[in-house]
Amino acid sequence: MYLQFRDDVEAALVSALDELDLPTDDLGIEDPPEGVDAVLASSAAFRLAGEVGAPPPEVAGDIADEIDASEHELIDAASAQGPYVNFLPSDAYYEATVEEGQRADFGHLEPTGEEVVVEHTSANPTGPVHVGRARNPIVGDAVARVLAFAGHDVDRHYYVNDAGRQMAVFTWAYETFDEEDLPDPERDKADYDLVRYYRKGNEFLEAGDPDEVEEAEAEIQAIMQGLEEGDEETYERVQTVVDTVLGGMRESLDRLPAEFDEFVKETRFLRDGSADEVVSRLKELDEAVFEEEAWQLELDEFGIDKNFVFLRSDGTTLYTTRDIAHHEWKFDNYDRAITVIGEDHQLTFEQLRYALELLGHDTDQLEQVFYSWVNLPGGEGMSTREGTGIDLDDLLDEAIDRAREEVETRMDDRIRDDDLTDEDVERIAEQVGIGAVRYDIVSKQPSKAITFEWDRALDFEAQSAPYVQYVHARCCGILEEAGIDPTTSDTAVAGGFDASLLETEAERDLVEAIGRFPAVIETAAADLEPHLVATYTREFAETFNAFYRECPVLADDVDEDLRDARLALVAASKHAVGNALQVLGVAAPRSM
RNA sequence: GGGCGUGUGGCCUAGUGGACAGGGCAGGAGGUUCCUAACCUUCUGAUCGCGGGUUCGAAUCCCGUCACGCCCGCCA
Repeated sequence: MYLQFRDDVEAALVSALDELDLPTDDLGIEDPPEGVDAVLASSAAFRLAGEVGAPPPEVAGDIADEIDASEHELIDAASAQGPYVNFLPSDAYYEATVEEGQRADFGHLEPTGEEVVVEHTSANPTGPVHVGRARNPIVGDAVARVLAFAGHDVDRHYYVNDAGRQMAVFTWAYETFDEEDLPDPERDKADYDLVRYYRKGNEFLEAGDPDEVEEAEAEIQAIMQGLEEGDEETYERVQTVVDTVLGGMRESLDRLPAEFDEFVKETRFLRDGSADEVVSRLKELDEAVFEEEAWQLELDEFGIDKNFVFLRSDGTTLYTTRDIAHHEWKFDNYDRAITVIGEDHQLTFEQLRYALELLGHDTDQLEQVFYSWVNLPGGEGMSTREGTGIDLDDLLDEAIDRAREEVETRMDDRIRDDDLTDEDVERIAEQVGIGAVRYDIVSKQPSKAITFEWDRALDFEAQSAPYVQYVHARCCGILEEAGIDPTTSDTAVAGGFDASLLETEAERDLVEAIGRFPAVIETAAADLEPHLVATYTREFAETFNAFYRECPVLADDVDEDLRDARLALVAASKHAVGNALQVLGVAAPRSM
């Protein structure tokens, strides 16, 4: 209803400004600060003051006077407060917002029909997913979810780098070394098992006997050539390693959960000839040069001094060359292509973008979300090859263990009288533990660097997942107590409710917070910023807790009609906070 | 050296032109016979890295400068 209210405010402002013979290109509609009794405000008077020749407060007064609130169902009044014009919502607005919030799919926007592919994670299948990379599936999954909520048709892709030198090294190492020469795996899991060969192989290439290294390099080179030429046997050898390692990695990612509609393999674009075809088209470009035996693209017209090599002197393609073919395929099948990718790939992505542009594509449909690396305290990085860093599995295990301890401690001094079964404890530990990890990562702007610290990542107090999850559990608890099953989509209060009874400030604030949710989805999706949803959940939780403190729902001295209105408000709150958590990929527990 | 990004109380963080810079952690003081205290109330604590500029108005835009991170490979 907030979105409709905004439309009303816009229409009211436009007609008022028209009436006053003032320009309508800058309405200055914004959210008023906390404590101001309005849902929207306009700061247009600041800019119009010069034109009118009167101070802003006077202009604001004129605009407010010109607005007839009765023409707009959702607006109760427009009043000047200093230089601002504040818009107060009508009873119909509160009524409609609570009504809207009764729907289980509250917050979903109208279908747009736009087909969007979100590529994320795409970590090379070299070994266990570590925390340095964990930002990618968590942010990527949230980006995909918020776009889906905003009405787009979203596919999630994991691009599998199965054609590069790394996989050739891995395949060679896997076939060369004996298991008995390797350390025990850290976990009984395919990715932990095979990464030992990869590490051993890299160690050997760096410090091994020069003659033997040369021999190995020849074998690695042969594997790369075989892949490039589409040799079936080489392909099968590499795929054995790729699929095995990837299988292990997927198990870890599923725990978050980060799920994918498709795993798109790089070799696909070698095997179907599209990478070759890209190469021949690139060669035809005016910007293409053949220097030092390799084909390159000059990109100085785009401000990039460095030439982009797209074909090696040995005739094999490079990662970015294959990625061009990959993106042409995306453009054929989707309206927009979004990639969530580490900031270290920024230059590569520029090259990709400009190469696609030179090939005649509209690169406006290409968008990226870059994220900074997660470092260890002391500035140390995380590396699969060197085996430094924290594995995602270890982080999640630790998170669940700490959450379980927390649940057990709290059970001892609970005032509630229900009993949690062992299954409940385990469920809560998983929901809270994993939720805390996801929330900690998704709530921060991706561009900011993160230093990983156990205690900070696994803090279960305010401004964390459990703080928000607890609000959801409180809503469910109240509904359940009132005989409404919170797990069904139909939480509507039997016999209806009268929203006009919700008169206190705490109730009004809560209705307004509920109303904002669809607008938060709209902005977060448009800007590809899921952390806005996390900020919203935190603010929402604070607002709900104020309501919870001041407005009893089920107490004996609460009038029946008021009780029903408050129950409807709780149901709407449950949907707002529950669906917001869903967008973040954080579980919404019904009790904790 | 060049390019990109980041810099907000002791620590973490929101806020990219508009109403007193909003939270959390840590620290001080309180609150539970009442729908779950993973909660709430309250106090302490900020020259928004620094210096200029644009503007009626700047954490936000521009210029300069410093610090940190990432990139500058016929790796991915």
